[in-house]
Amino acid sequence: MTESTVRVRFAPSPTGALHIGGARTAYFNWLFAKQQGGTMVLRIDDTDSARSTQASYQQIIDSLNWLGITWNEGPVVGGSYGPYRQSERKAIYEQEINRLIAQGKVYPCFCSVEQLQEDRDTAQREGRPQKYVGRCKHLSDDERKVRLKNGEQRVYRLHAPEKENMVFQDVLHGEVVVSSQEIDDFIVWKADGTPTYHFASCVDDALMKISHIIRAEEHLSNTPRHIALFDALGYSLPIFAHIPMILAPDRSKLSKRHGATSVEEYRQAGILPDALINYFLLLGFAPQKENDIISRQEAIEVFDLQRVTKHAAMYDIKKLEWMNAQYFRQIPVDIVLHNILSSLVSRGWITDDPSPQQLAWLRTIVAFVKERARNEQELMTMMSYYFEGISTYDRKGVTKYFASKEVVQRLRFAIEILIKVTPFTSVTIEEAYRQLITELGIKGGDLIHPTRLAISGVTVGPGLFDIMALLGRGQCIQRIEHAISAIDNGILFVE
RNA sequence: GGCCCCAUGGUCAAGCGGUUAAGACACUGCCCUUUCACGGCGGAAUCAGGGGUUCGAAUCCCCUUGGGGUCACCA
Repeated sequence: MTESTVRVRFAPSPTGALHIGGARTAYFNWLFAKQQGGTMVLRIDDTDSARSTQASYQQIIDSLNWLGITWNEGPVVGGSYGPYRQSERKAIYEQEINRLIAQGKVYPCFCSVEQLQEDRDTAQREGRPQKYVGRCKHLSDDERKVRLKNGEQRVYRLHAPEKENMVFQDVLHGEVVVSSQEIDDFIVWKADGTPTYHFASCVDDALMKISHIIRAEEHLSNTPRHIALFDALGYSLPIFAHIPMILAPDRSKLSKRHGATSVEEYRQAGILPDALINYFLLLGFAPQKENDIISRQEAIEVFDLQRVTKHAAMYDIKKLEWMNAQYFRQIPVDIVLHNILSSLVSRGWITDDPSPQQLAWLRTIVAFVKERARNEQELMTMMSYYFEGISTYDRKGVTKYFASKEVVQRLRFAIEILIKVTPFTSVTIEEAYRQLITELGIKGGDLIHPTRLAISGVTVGPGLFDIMALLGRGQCIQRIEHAISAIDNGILFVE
């Protein structure tokens, strides 16, 4: 088997949290690399020193780790094409730009930012394309020398290609044709002596021997520029694959106002990495499988870059939540218990050195409640009444189950039998309840629902008799008594 | 505004010239159950519009419309 030459990269800018769009791009790159036996490179595109932060860098690394998206070369792990942070590659860019200067492929431009802005405004007004007007393109060598010597602020622009059309292939979009008219002499080197994104990106992709550039579609329009750069630099072209973007539910570009957009936020909301990864796969790709639940390993096998959809997708939080529930339920009880232990302590629900009996009791609660929860947060909420008394009752439940005149009397009967049930187990409690129900000549629900509401405050949850056994005789009676007085006094809600 | 990309139910999507137009989430009806969740069985719901090409178009071509991207000394 020959060694694969597939090399892909994910190149985030550390200017914020890792976005779900970026995370999916990273995942698709990773999938492709794994499947092809290729190399995944992580590169940090931090040429913008003003906006890049160390905190963001760290968060991106953390998010990627959490998602299980690994890289063969990059920060932390190193590699033979490093360094992998653009801020550490300045010498390389300088060497490359000097080469281009020497070859006359770029030229200095002395136009001021204000001047350029004015040019653009004018073009906009007159309905012309917003391209560089070329003021500095044809300066004489002498003039350039003088102005350079005088230390005038300057950037460097690329002499854009003059051929008719630029044609390139995209794995998803096929042939894309752009008129060279559209590409102006864009800036590749900034006045502050640093490369622009386009320049650094192309230089790195070439030097890092990237074979496939799999990136978001927002870069499709930039690709002709990049090709011009690859050409000017004398490097061969990688293969391009522009994957669709992820849109907010209102079809606009995802932003903070749409709620959770970063991986970190989903993490905090209790979304499992496997669920998020699985959801990403489905957003833009249809595994031809029976089920939508696809493990990473399966994903690697079925993924096909060419079959990724071409249109943007809106993310659907509902499906993600459903997906999360699928994964959450598969986690063994003991693991879940272990995971929430510290939260239980910090809420004051248990002490930090629970006894074996208490642990066993907790385990049973988790086992029952877990079946109904979609994530840890929900689980915690649904467990609360095992640890805290009931002060407020579900509103709909009250009108439904506490309204009838007989309720109080029935609950009193219930207390009477609960006093006598021995031992106090799910089975014996149910027997006693059933007997009472028969004696009263009512339907099971007529007693069961009010009891549930009285002891848990809510109308949903595990089997009532299981809850009661777990809670213990004392708590059950106390809570029912409390409910009776609450009904009598009409104090059922605490705002 | 110029240019580029895209267009199947509410959402994700299968389909690649002939299908009763899959499936999943969501919604909804029934069943199971003390409730909820799970599960099972049903239901409603889609080819943006208009022209071609063809014996035959969701599928191919053109136009329109709509959405997105890009045109920065941001990435």
